[in-house]
Amino acid sequence: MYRIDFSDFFSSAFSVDCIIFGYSEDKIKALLIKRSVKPFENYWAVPGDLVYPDEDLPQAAERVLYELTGLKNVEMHQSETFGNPNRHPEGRVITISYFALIRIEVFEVKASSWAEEVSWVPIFDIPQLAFDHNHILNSTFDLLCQKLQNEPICFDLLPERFTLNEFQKLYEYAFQVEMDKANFRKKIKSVPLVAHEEKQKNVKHRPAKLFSFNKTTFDKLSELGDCRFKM
Amino acid sequence: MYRIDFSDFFSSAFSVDCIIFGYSEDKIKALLIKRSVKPFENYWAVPGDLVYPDEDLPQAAERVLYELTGLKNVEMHQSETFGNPNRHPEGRVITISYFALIRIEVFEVKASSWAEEVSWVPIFDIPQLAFDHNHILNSTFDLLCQKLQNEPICFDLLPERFTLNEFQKLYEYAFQVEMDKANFRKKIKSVPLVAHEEKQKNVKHRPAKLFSFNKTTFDKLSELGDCRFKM
DNA sequence: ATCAATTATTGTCATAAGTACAATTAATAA
DNA sequence: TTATTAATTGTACTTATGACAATAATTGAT
Repeated sequence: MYRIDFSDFFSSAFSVDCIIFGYSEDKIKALLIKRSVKPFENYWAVPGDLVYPDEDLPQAAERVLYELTGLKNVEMHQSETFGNPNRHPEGRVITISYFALIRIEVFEVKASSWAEEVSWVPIFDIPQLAFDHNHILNSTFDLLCQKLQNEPICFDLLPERFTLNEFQKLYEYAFQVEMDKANFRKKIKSVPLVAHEEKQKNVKHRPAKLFSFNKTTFDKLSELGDCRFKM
Repeated sequence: MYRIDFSDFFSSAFSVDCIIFGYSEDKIKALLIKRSVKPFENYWAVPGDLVYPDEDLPQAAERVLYELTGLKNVEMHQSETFGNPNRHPEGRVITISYFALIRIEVFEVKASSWAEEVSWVPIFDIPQLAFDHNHILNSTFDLLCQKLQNEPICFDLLPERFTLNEFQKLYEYAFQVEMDKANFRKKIKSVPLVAHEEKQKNVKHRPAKLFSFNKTTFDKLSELGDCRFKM
């Protein structure tokens, strides 16, 4: 026997919002879309939409992202859930935010569906967004910064082959600090990187060596103890 | 103009689940209730229930917790959201889990509403639970362990005045490792603790000094740099 | 009162990590 | 060839970590 009439409760909707982070020109950027529909028509927003009644959340996030921006095959991670009763003007909609880290240069984005435009915007230059999307984006960036300190996810943002300087500048931008080159290199010496013969090109000074992250070795090492990415 | 008929989407419900952690007898425990209603009648479960259509999520978590266990005035933190379409046998219900850390000895719990019984169960001795509550509880415990390493939340679990041994044993239990007493004391020397004259009582050996955490000093210190609680 | 038992607390020493800063190296462009 | 730029390595000092030993304070038994 049930204690209440369930049907009263089944009157809500939920959505997913996708925060896509990328890194280029020494800046961490988020992918935004310009809405061509009400509410918040013509506002910039994070790609997101309602979830179908029988759809699983991670799938919904992937679908919505693909429909609006053409991005697919990106690994989504859950972030926070926002459920203020007044956050959506048209009814009770709680939203579950997901985030992904991608290499800007290997993915191509293209506005579609009700997204009129897409744009990569540096995380510290975000304009006023639709709904509570500024709040969602900021919280998720905080989460990213936390994860940057505890997991090797920086390599999802960096190109497959990167210079140590690019690596360092990613942390410098995320935490808005300056770091000593020599000391940065010492700190990362426990991270399994592969040094390649190949060098940086088209620079007007001594070219830097290119490195890549060896995930296999990392996973073996981190099985035993814990790892830190506090730079 | 809207692109779809919104009403199709407004047919879901959501719930909150409350993971309450406590610490006693050198063990981290979770508060469980025994269900006296279907579905999963007579199963142990995490306290949780449906959210009213106009209710904010943190408020819902506090209300539900109070209704089922009598606990109130505990600070709730959001954990993960679980939305598998089949997770609830009666319809699409996504659940947002919240967690709180309390001092077992200063709160009194009492089963009420459709909770038939309440019990503090050590986190490593959890039985089979209703719904996907084992999964929810495990994920949230993982989150707790992460936070234990980065924030001074252990003091929400410890009594207001605690011995350094109790402090150490909390970490030892959480991470299932043994630690060296002398080295533990060195590591925590950056944590602002107040040493009291008062000593441990009713022990048949040399009584330990009692300490308490100085949050004010901690907040001042951590404004500048970052803090770590890696023990 | 003395002593064994038990746990709290402090100390030592070798090794690793972190920090500030200096020196050296390898490329480009004039 | 040389100035310029940034990459890369080195040095010296301080601080943290980890294994282990030594000392201190209490209770309960003799």
